[in-house]
Amino acid sequence: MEVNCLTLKDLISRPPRLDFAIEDGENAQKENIFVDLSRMAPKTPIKNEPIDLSKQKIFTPERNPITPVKLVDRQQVEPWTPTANLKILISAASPDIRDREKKKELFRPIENKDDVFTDSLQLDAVDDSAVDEFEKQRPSRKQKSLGLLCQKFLARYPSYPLSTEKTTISLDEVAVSLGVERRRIYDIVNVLESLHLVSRVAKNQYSWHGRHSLPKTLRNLQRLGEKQKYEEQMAHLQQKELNPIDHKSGERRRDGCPDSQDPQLLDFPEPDCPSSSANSRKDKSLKIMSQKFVMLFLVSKTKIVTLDVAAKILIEESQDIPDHSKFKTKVRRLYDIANVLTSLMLIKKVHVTEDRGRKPAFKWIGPVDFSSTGVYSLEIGSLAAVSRQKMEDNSETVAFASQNMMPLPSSLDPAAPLPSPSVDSEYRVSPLCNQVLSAAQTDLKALPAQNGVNGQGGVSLASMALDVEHQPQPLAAAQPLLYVPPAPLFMLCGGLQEGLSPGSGSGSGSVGGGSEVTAAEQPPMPSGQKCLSKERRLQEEEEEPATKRQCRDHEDGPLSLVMPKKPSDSADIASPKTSESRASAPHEDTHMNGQLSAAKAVSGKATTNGFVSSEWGNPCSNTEIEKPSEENESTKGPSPLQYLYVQPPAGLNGLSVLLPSSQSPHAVGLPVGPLPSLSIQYMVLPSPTLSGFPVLCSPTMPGPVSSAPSPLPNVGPVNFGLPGLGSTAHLLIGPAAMVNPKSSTLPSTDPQLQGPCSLHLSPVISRSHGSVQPGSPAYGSLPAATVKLQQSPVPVTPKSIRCTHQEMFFKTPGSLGDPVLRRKERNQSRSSSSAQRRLEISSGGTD
DNA sequence: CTCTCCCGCCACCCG
DNA sequence: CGGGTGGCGGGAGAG
Repeated sequence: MEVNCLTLKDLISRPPRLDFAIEDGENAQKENIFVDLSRMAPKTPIKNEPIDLSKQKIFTPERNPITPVKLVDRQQVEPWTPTANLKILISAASPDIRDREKKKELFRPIENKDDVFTDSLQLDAVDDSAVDEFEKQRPSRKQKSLGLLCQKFLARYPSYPLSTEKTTISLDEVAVSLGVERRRIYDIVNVLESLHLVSRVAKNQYSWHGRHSLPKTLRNLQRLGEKQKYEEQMAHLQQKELNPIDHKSGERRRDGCPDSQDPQLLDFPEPDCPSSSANSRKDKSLKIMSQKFVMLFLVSKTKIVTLDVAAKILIEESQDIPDHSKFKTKVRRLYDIANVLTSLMLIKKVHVTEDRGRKPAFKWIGPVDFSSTGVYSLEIGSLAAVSRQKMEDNSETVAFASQNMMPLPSSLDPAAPLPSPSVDSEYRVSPLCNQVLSAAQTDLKALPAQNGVNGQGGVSLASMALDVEHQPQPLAAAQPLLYVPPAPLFMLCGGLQEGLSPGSGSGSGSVGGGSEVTAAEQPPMPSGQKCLSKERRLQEEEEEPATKRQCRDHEDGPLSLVMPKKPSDSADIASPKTSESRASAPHEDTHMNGQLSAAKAVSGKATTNGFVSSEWGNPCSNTEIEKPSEENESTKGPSPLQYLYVQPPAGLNGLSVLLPSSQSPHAVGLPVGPLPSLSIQYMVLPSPTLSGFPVLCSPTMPGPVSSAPSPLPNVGPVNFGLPGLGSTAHLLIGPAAMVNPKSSTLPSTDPQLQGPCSLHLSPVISRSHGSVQPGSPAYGSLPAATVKLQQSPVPVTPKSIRCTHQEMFFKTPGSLGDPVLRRKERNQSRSSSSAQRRLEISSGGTD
């Protein structure tokens, strides 16, 4: 992140970012050379054409007729605020490098191009300062990493493209736009192809399928892996590792196993990749490796695979005589693959501590259960930084007691992918609603157990969730879920997720650094959680961990007020929203958008996003969640409620009333809710609290990035407790500025940071006002988190934020709240949250 | 030092 | 043949 930030700055100071991309080609580094050509002509580069920088500025998307999607993506991406910035950064990273190179080039005589060394020398001679600058700007290796590149690549396409939309990927184009050599794109595409996210349609042409079939693919791979007895193989290898003596003995555990090499096996029938089969086995090599690698995870109980084991297995499979010399090469390839898989949020880097020491390994954080529905809604984070961090910073260390791997609670695995704020996801409809709820419930349940504490929030929430399930109409369902996490949050979310994730070991997450996770620690996961999750439907797991987070958040902080916003602008998402402190997840963003759009629609403007809105509405209906198909859910799901802010009536003690928009009720299906409270769809908030929020002020939708411009960093985000939850009138919103001047300032400075800060703050604010009941289940953990944030003097980096969240989560509730209150709340929630009650609460808080 | 993994040579394949 | 692919491993950055 840091790097990115810097880069961003640099970018800003520099010429337009677009230029970077454009310049890339010009820079004509080795990598770029191809690019330039390709730019000219997507399919076949026109060499004769002179490189025109100006035209390059245009940026690829438009140029590329082949991939319509790109255009969309781009648009979305660029407009954003914080997120946009991130993206820019990311995209800029490589380009930036190029830019730098370019500069160098300029300095040096053309003839010298050949000799890099010479070049650099000359540079030095020319201008030390310039050189220094370059050095500073010079992207680190990381910035050029395949993982980052892959993220950028993924950011271009929707994770779940509409069935109708066919996206064609032109390798040349992509290479150009990403500012890399095409060769690198092959690496990415091959891995993606192995998972059927893309398929090759023609020379230089791939078609993007997205993650729709990922569950299916994973299922197939899992089956194959089981057939291959990979698990056994791994166990053998592990033993070997542990007991070198045995080494010789176990050699080929693969006996009996069908030859995994057989391409056919790997090539499960998938409509997606028609042409792939035609490729020579050689061609498939990387693909096969990738598939096998994934299989190892899928069959592994621990979901952790060390590179050496994977490499050995692969080597042995591919060669009768394991050639150790190949080991190094194999590992290299595995890193390549792992980078891509990490970008896909399917795995994350960890370290396994064995007797001999630490070993690089990767842990599967993707969906564990893909058996049921095909719904798998992981949004790929487009934030390279986040993922990167994960890989590096977050890498956790897992102690392998020995060959025996501790089964990780995969299902619960917190590590689960976070939805990244990927641009793609945003415009995509995602079955978040359901997911969210289900996830939330699951999470809630899990949290307490994990923490070992009766998480105030967690427990109560969990209970609530449970209750809801039983009840015809879950309160939660009734409650409108409005989520408008600021773009920054998205980024954060990723981090948070990790931290929060129980599986990863809450402890580890909280630690922030790579903490070691021992199997023993993990135990909490247990069946309980699993059961719950299962109940909820595997879906959740498959779908999005992020959602889970969201859910949690929701739990904690019930609702966020959504302001009607422009539906269409995905970009907008970033800016306006409200945010709950911790919870925002990318999906939510999507939802939010949908909501916003919906709201608009209600107001009279029809929006394309309508469907989206419906989706988010769903969250409320827990039961509904079960539905396998996202779309169905979305359609079914009640529409989210929108609240209208009503000036505080004199009668109310400084309480502001939020009324659900007419529309929302219907859509939401709140009426259905058994709870009377639900039916009432208003929320009372302490006016003071609201006053702080810009949100109230802005019924209009803030521009995408407009937020930045707006005086208040976070405009429009208002969160309030959901009645259903029991804590009714909590106003969570917290304009960071209000509460914490510092935070507010920070945001302004750094857009990315802003979001997060504001979010965190919100809880605090509410607290400070007293409007929010500390005890309220909803808030439980949050407050703490918020507080922490505030405390942190340093600008919040995603990382830090993450930590905080984690802490919150785990830290908990106890500290914050009054157990009694919690209970009380819990009960309340159960019994019913009535409007009155809410009022009371709110009033009390106000008072 | 080890871990990572970027980079790009060059072989293979296809049209 | 020429261009698309991508295997492969040297070598260097990062820690």
